[in-house]
Amino acid sequence: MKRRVDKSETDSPPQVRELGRPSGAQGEKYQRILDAAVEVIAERGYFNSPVSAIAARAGVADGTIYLYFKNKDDVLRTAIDVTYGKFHDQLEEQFRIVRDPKGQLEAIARLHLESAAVNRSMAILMQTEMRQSAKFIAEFSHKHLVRYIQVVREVVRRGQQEGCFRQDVSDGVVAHCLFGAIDELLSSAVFTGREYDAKATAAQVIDVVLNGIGTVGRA
Amino acid sequence: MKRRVDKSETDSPPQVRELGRPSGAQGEKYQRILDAAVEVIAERGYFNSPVSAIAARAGVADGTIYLYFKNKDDVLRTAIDVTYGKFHDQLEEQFRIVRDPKGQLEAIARLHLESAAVNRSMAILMQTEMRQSAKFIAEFSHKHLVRYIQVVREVVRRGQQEGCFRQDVSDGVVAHCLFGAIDELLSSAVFTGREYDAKATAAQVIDVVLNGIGTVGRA
DNA sequence: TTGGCAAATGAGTGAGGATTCATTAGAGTT
DNA sequence: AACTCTAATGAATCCTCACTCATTTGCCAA
Repeated sequence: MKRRVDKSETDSPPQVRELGRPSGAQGEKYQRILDAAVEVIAERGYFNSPVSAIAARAGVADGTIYLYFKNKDDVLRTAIDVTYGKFHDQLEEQFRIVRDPKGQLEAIARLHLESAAVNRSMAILMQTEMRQSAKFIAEFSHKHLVRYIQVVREVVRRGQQEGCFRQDVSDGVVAHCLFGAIDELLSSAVFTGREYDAKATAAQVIDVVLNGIGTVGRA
Repeated sequence: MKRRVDKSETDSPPQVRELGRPSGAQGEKYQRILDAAVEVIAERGYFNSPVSAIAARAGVADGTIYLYFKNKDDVLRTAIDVTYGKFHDQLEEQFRIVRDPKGQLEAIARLHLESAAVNRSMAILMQTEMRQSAKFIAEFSHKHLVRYIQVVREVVRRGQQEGCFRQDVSDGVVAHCLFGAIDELLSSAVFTGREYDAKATAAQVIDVVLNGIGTVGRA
């Protein structure tokens, strides 16, 4: 974001580091820094979170952060990457158990809402910082979003082929609608500090998307 | 965000200004600054947009901005307030013409998507900066969101009373789902730079929300 | 022409904060 | 005890701004 010297960006610094994470205490300090960063940034926002505040929260010196991460951006990026990684792993696991399209959509909704409930700071961060236009965030967060939508789309498409979903709606539109609905419900809960029951909320969203709210043409 | 002296925040500076916008050329410069700010911030993000860059884009001196606005925050706040104001005015106008709940939901969706199409920079700004956790943004942007959702809720509730919407779903959940769906569709269009037909897209979203995507229980 | 006033200017001030790096602390080893 | 290496420290460096204010510009009227 604000590198003084513009070394060729990718090369490893003359002195130490780069491939060499101080593997010391198998990265328990690394994790502490990540957690601290998520907390602090959730509270104050990325641009209002001095590295010194993150360091203080993690109980390490400012400089220590640079032993584990390339720079401030890198800390945030890593935290988000890890979270998304976990999410997709869990989803994959669910998909091995639940195989019908409707169930899978519900699994996505539930998991999404549950993940957020587990770590409030991370949820805040996802609903705020990730939307930032700062190029470095936009770039990779877009990548994650695309992947998420991709998964939903595939489920929808399969449902259409199997005949349990209407075929006269675009899978892309549906995917965005579903993601958007979940995401917005989550945002509103996060911002108002409201608690919610992930399972029940997921069921409601899925009900709306599957059955619609109209009364015409149904029993 | 970063006021040096902490004067009592609300008082008017000893010297000039405050109630006294240089009413000079009935604010054409005021408008230029707003437009420039929206453009620059859309491109680089609020925290990466020095006041000097906004001033340059507007073709005025840095100091001039402080003749028209209290501080940097104030510029962004004003731009967003104005935009939301226009949106609600237009919506109110639509509501005088379209009176059935379904039509009103569609009007909301269409207007939302159209407004964004009119001013790309503003759309970007709405989809990014407005989500920021920076307190000053969070505060008032939340206010606007709440109002929007409130409008949708009322329409839904009326539809439920009149019998054209199911009564066994929460109006709040529906409102968030609808808003979220539109918002996400918009985000994705904005970020990928895709063009879209506001009217057609609105119709699709409404179709999904009204009729659902399921095939069970319909003709 | 001269004053007076509003509007605009932009160099200067002072903070804040990311990143660096010379130094210190620890843990083994010999 | 003397050496060596790695991890950690945090003060110092060096920039980048937001915001101020002494000065200038432009206008209109006396």
